[in-house]
Amino acid sequence: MIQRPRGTADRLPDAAPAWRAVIEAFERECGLRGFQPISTPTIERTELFTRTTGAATDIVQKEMYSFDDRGGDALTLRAEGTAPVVRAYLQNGMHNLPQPVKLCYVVSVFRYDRPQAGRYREHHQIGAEALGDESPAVDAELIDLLWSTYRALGLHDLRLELNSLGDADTRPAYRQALVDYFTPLADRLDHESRARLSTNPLRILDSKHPDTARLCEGAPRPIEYLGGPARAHFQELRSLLGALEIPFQINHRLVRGLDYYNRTVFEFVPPGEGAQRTVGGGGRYDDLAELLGGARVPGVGFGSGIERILLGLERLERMPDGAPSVAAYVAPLTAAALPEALRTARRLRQAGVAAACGFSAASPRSHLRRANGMQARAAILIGARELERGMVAVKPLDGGRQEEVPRDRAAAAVRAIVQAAP
RNA sequence: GUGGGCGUAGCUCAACUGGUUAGAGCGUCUGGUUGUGGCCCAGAAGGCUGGGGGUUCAAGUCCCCUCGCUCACCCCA
Repeated sequence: MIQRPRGTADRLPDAAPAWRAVIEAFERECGLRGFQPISTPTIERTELFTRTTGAATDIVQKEMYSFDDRGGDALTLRAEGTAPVVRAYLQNGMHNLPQPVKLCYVVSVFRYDRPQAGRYREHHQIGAEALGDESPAVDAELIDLLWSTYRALGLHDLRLELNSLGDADTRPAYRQALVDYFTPLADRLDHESRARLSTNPLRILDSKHPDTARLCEGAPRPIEYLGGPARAHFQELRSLLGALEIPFQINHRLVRGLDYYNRTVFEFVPPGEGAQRTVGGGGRYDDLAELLGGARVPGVGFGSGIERILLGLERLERMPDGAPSVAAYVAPLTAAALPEALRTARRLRQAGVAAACGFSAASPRSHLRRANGMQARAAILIGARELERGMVAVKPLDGGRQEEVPRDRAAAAVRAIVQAAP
C-alpha cells in the first residue's frame, strides 16, 4: 500500500482540539497586539533561502526540499518562516504602511532530515514578524507575544534564553576572536566544530559535544564584542522584559542556526535535558531585507513548532481534548421517512443546531445505539406515526422524557435539551 | 549522513526451547421478534505475522537483505 512520505504525519480528528487550541491561542494573542495574518506560498525560489539562511548552514547544505520545476526554475519548499515574509513585505511595498508592520502566520515547514522525537520532515510553525522598526520595544513585544501564547495554553515551565550577537560591523572582530581562541585548541574539538572553525565559527558555541562544550566555557562571549548601539539595544531589551515581568536567562552560547540574525536572539526551552529541546525561538534580522536586494528594513520575529508545543502540553498533561459531537441525531425509521429526516436535519442546521442524519431506515434500537455512540444530546425519531401527523419525536439521550413536537419545533426542543444539562 | 531498539488484526498485546487451521481484549458491524440507546449476551468482519530471499520435514519464531517505525548523534521548530 502507498504510505505517507517519511517524516510526515496524518493528523486525525482526535488531535484536532489540541491543534485548534494552539492556533486559537496564538491568533488571539496576535489580535490583541494588532498583528495581522499573512500567507505566503509554500514554494519559493531556492535563492530566497540560500541567500538569507546562510550558505554554510545545515538547512541550506543538506536539509532543503529543492527541485527544478518544468520551466526550469529552481524552487524550494518553505524551509523557514521568516525570509518569505520579508520577501512579501518588500515585494508588496509594505514599507508604505505605518511601521512597524506586524505580521503573523501558521505554516508548514519542510526539512529533509532523519525524523525523531519532535523532528519531522514537514512540521508546523506559528510565527510572527515585526518589520520596519528597530526599537528594542518591538523585540520585547514579540517575546511577550510568544510568552503569552505559551502561558495561555498552560505551557508555563519554559525557560527563556536570551543573547545578543551584535551587528555586522562588530561581527568580524568577534568571529576572529573565536577563531583565535579555538585554533590552538583545534585538536580537542569534535569533527564538526573543527570544520566550522573556517566555515561558521559561531556555530561551535552551541555544540552539544561534551569536550567542545567544555572548551566553550572559556570562549569569548558575543556580548563582550557588542558595539555601542547594540549594547544599548540589548540593555534596553533586558530592562523592558523586566518591566513586563518575563523571566529570562542570558545564554552566552545561544547563536541559532540561521545566519541572518543580529543583535537579539532568543529561545524558549523546556526544563531538563533531551534532544529537540527548542520549542520556539527567533531574533532580530536588521540586514535580511538587504540580502534580498531590498532597502534596509530592520525586523524581528520568531517561529515556534506546533508539534513541540503539543509535546510540551503532553508533558504537563495539559493536552486539550474533547470529542466534538453533534447536538442531534435524526433517525429515519422507515424508508418513507428518509426525505423528511434529511429535511429535519437541514432545519436544525439552519437554526444553528449541529445535527447528523441516519442515512438509511433502521430500527429505533439501531439508530439510538448510533446516536449514543456519537454522543449526541438528543435523537429525533421519524417513523410512520410521526410522518402521518407531521410531528417528530424528540428523545433526550441523558435519560429524559421523550416528547413529540411539530416539525418546525424540533430545533427549539433540541436546544432546550442541550441547555437543560450543559 | 552515522549508530541503537523494534515490526503479529484499526488499537494494545499473546503464541513454551522452530511443531496442527496465528489467539485475546478494546474498537467496528449485525443480531438479541411488535417503534427505543448506554450495561449485558451472541455472532461476524478484520492478518500475505512489513516485504523478499535462505536454512529446515516444518519458520511469526533462526540467518541474510530490504522497507518502515522509533530513539540518539547531527540539526532545529
